[in-house]
Amino acid sequence: MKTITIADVAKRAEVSKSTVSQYLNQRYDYMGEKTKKRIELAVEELGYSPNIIARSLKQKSTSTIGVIVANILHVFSTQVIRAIEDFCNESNFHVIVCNADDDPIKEKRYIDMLRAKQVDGIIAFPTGGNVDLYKGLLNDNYPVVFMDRLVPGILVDTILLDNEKSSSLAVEEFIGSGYKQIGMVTPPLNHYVTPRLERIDGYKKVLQKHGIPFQPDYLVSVEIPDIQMALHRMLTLPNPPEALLAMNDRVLFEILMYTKEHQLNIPEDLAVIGIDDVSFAEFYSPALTTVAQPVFEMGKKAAELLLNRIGEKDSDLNSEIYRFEPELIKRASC
Amino acid sequence: MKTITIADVAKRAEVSKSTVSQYLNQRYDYMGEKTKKRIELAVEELGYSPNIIARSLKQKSTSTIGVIVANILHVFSTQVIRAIEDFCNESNFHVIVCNADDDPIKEKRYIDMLRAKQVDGIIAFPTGGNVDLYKGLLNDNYPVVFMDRLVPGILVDTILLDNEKSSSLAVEEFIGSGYKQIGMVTPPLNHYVTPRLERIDGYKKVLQKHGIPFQPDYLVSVEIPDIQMALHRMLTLPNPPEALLAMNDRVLFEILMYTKEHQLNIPEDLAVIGIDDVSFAEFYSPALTTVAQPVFEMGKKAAELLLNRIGEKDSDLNSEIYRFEPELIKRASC
DNA sequence: CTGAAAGCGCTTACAG
DNA sequence: CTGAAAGCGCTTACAG
Repeated sequence: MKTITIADVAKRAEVSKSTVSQYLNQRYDYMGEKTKKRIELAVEELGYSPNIIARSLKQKSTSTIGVIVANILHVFSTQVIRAIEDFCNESNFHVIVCNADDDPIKEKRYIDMLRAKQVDGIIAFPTGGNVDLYKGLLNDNYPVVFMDRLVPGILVDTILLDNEKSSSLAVEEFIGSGYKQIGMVTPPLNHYVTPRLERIDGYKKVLQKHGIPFQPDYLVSVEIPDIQMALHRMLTLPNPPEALLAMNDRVLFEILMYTKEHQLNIPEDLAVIGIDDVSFAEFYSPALTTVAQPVFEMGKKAAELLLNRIGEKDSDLNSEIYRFEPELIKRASC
Repeated sequence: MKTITIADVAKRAEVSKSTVSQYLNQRYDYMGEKTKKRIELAVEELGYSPNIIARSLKQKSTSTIGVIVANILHVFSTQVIRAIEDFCNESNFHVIVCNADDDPIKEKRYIDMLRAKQVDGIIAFPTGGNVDLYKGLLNDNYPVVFMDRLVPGILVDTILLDNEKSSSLAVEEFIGSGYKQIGMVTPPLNHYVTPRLERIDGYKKVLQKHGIPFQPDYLVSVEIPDIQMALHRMLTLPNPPEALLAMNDRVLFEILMYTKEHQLNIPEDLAVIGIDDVSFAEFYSPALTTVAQPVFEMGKKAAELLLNRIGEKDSDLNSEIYRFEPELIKRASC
């Protein structure tokens, strides 16, 4: 099928291409009523639909943004993406999602591809690598917002949970229920990853505040596949923890897997709180106490900030860190 | 910052734009070694990166596909998207995800936008509306593949679960465990939605095969928010079902919510099987018997079919329906 | 109120 | 082996 262009419409409506273009962009200021009608008709008859690629080339903007998530397997990422998409669609923006798998090499590849595709901006869950690349983008005044993680040395709008508070809430809850031997399990700390570090900080601080000494044995930070073994080691300690804080949903899965397999009763044998309000928290037995992140607001805010920046390229807004409040949802696992 | 183009590279390397273009597209056939080196150097020094939009305009292909899911809240959709993205990335394709929310109006809007953006093809979970639109696309020989749902009257490559088998497996399992009063709960049947219809068919057929009369009261098909009420009505029947098949993960959530709230023991008071192997099936108490779909293979196949079609635009491959085998994962809820 | 012309950054016959 | 020129489908000053 022959693709029909603005020229075809122009010919049919017996006007110039410029006029058709004006019409399509609703710049009716000085357009005669009958010209308008004629174009409208021609568009209709020919079934014309504009080629956005061509427009993008000329206008140097694509109404598309890229989102690079660190790990798409987390519910958090999925929900944030959803929120971003919802917001963007309202503004007629499209989003291209890339999964960096926490790998700086992949992250770089995606950034390059996205830029080559001329996306108007990027929301990234930065891996922590590619510092110079990001600095370059910022130098070029290219719109970027970070999600969930800080990168030391890079100043850019960043959406963050109040991570310290999220673990504080959990640990306070444990302590309030009379637990003193409180463990925490997280993914590894190989490179700087904000939530992990901050949540561990929150955990330690609350212990300290209550005069409970921090027990290195009670903190497990290993790759997901190694969690079972690490849990076993920890829970067969002479004096094992009685309560466990799961750093995120993936970790919580592993803990629940373990308690099930070893027939530990929650909370009698082991109290559990998870950060991330997993889908089954409510109807699990026992219902799981969790710390919820305001995921949708966070995603929405990220999109909003990015689209704002895209809107007003010139003005040098300064970058901020936006902290969102976690909320403890008290159920029955503690 | 000034964007640097092929012209800048050409000037710097003291060759023509054409030659640079050849170089960039690895058409080295007749290129002198030193020309090559010079260009390479210039690209390096200027930090040149090609503008894919410009290339797309000329080449009339964007290396981007669109995916329109019916409802992004289902795990199935999320995982299919993931599989599609993985496959596409290997072929250097990008994907734009759109959520039609099961609304034909939104679906149409997205199709139009995607086409305007010149995506090379579309994978859709069709809502069932927009029949003429899809027919038009096919007439234009535009690459489309359907996922999860058939649309009557539209012949296009379609990826489907063997839905009848998925419910058959479940019902056979119930019957094998001695249950006779077997109910099923699904989302509403307002418009033609393949999985719902076929899974109900499978359910009915197996009942029949075993001489168990189909009880309309035992089949609930209502909107998700209404499921609690409908369940209550069904389970307080004088002679309620003793086993329940959940049509998908969202429905399963509701059933588990209900059993929890009303303190029904699974499987003693109510046996349950869910289609979709939910993340918590293994460590739920009791572990949930589910019917798993080969989600990743299905997503991968969809992407593969679409990219194939995009590759060989001319040839009129004929369209097929690809059925994938569900698998019963026997655990403890039945 | 409308049109002719240049240009966005590439690619691709074609000529030499 | 390389370059000049046309063109992809739009938009946008500018002129009238």
